[in-house]
Amino acid sequence: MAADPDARLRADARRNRDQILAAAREMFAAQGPDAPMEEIARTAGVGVGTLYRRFPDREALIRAVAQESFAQVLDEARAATAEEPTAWDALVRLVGRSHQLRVTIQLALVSARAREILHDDPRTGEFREALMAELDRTIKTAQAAGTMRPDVGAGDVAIMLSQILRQPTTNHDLATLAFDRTLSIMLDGLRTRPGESLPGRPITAEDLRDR
Amino acid sequence: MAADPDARLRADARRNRDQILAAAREMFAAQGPDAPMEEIARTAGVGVGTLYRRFPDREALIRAVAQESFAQVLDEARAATAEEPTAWDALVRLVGRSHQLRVTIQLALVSARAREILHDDPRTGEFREALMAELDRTIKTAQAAGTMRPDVGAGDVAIMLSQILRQPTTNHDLATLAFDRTLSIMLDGLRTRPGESLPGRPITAEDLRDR
Amino acid sequence: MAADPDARLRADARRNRDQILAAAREMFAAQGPDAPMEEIARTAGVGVGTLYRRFPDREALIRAVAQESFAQVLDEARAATAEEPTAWDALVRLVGRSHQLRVTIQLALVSARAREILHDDPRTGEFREALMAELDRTIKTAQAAGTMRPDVGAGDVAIMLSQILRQPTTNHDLATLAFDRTLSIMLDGLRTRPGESLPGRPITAEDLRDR
Amino acid sequence: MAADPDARLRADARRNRDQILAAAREMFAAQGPDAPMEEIARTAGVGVGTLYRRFPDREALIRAVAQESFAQVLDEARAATAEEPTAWDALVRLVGRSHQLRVTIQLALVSARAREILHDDPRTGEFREALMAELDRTIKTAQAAGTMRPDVGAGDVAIMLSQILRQPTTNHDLATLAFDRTLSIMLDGLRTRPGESLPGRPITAEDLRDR
DNA sequence: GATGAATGAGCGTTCATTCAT
DNA sequence: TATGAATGAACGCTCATTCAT
Repeated sequence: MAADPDARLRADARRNRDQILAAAREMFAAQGPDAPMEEIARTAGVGVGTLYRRFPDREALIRAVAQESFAQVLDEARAATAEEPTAWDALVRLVGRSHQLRVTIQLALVSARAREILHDDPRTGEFREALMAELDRTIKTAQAAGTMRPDVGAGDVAIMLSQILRQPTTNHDLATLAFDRTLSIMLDGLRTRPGESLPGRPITAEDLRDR
Repeated sequence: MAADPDARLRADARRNRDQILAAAREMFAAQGPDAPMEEIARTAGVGVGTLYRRFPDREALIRAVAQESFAQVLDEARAATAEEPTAWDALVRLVGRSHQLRVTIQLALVSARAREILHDDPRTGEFREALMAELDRTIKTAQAAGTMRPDVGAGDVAIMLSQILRQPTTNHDLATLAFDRTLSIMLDGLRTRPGESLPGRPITAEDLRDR
Repeated sequence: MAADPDARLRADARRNRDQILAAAREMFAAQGPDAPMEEIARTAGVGVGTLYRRFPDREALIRAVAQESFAQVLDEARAATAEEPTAWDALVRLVGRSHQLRVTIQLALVSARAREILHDDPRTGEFREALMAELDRTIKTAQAAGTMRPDVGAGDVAIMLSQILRQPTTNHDLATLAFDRTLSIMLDGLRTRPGESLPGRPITAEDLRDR
Repeated sequence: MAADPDARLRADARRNRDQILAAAREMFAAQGPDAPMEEIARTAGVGVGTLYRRFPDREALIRAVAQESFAQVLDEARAATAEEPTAWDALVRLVGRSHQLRVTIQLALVSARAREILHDDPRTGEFREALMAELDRTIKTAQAAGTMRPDVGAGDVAIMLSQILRQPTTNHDLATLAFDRTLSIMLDGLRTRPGESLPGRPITAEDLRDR
């Protein structure tokens, strides 16, 4: 349980670390993973040196932000599965609530640089695996219950989500509205329905593993 | 009064300009709109000086690339409307063929910086208006024909498209498959269908004007 | 003969390049190979950017300075061999005239960092090889003539020289005097003489190759 | 009036101080006098704060290390004089045994920065004076006995030694061999011998005082 | 008194833009 | 007119030193 190497920091150092992570999350979301380190530090209310003491370079900071984010999404997903009556409801809830996690998922998926960095990070990898496994279970359950079309895989859903979740963050009201509507359209597209089936084959969790 | 400020260039200058635009389009697509000017010039086979003679700064270059792209998409859209039997078919074709225009659309939508720059550019604005008008017509026709659900607007569709069109460019086979499937799912979501209607109100072309 | 990649520079660029090399030689001699790049540029009368355009990083600059230095010493050595009546005279002349090359040899031998960098540079390696071959010939000739003690190798002499040549550069008059005298004492130690022979075995040119 | 400002430290503080000095000696020898303070502290097994409590800045630390070193060399020199049968033997022994003191002497002589710092330090100055006096005595005795050439002064010998003692520390076997041989050649050069005398005039202890 | 966290100045390097050739 | 050389501002990162715990 003591996997976190920073578990035993002095109280003030701990606070600084958290502020840095929060600032980085915001700035990465707003400007992408190349946001100036100095500005991140300033936003966090610390000097650059402090930032670098906690995170030896930009990559380490990106990894830390990503891990935190993935962990949160995983928690959300598990809570949804546990608390919702049907798998479809769990999916809808996860997807709807992820709203607040949009910024963090952006980071993990939008930038080529960030993806490269995270690709080789085992901790991020574990979270991703667990998250995909959870999603896979939910989808299969919904398909078995006949509420979700049978010709989609966890990979399809993950890719669609990752795309919706990266809406630009300007004009907040409109963005929120668009998000909710796009989501509903997608969910409608995922429901069991008559008609032609999708081109190709389902994209699975495995397909995404070596992206 | 000449609409195109570069209409009367010497032949070799014209060629340079085109090569620069082509190079910029490729590099923007590959690396985003911050790609080094020097590298763009080198790819175009000219010196930086020549690049700056044609496009006084990066913003001007971004605007020029975007205008060209928008014009192409507009052409595509009009051709689809003219040649396809139904509005739904026109939409499907536009959306499917845009495949080749993905990279250029990426530029216009993906980067916060590029969007800001384009926001104030009247020529890009005109293209955008025309394109949205075309899309609006198509959608309304399809809705009148009963093939598209009535509770979506041109803004909804534009936003959804802009999201699908920015898939990460790695792992090309998987990306293509994912693109085709996501597109199909979305189109299925857009078809006329029984069930609850979407949250909020339709997003229109006007809504996007001041994004 | 056109091995130099910078042979065809514009006149002003050529001049800048030479000024940068000269400035670097001086500053490396005075402060070691970690001298601030900015200060080197300022001394050369150019901006940092210009320095970096010519020499993509510090290592490249160090290599360039070293190559130039080694080439000069090699020229000196060959001229001495060609023009002096005996091998001993050639050695004395080389060693005495090297006075002006002291600073440059310092760079090549004094700093651990510089040596590492130069170790893998093939051009520097060639110069070193040629220089050691020349020295080896001179020494063997002098030994055959009976003027130099037979139990020393080119490596011994090179090491001794490299040590004398790195005198600190403060207090110039005294340094010059000390240099001349130390040199004479060393040469006296190298002359054929009765008495015990040296410990160990002669250090050869080969011994130094993989230092 | 207490000569040693740290004479009355608590036992543990004393131990800390000694460990810091030892660590600094090693790191200065290995990396030069710019070795990171933090690393020195870590090697010494203390926090940086402790290091700075004992030595208010880097200069103070350099001075302390140098004083310790000089004191040791002085002890060596006096022991050699006292225990060896002739002055020449004492010189040979001092020079040969200094082997172990090489690293510390390096510090005092090799870096421009360190020399500057030590130049104005009275305590280091005293040690240097005493050492030079000892060397001067030894040399004059040997010259009076006819074993050392009469045209060299203590300054000549000190300079020569300081040069040999700064061999690069890589490739240890070869370095040791080279050291022993260079030393022997130099000593041979210092012996009484027929032939031309040295250029200029002897360099004395006084000459070095204001280097 | 000891610790190690925080600060910020400083250097290396890149790249947009200007300008001499 | 085309070129590519020169400039310098900006950002990443390191490390000496100070200071809260």
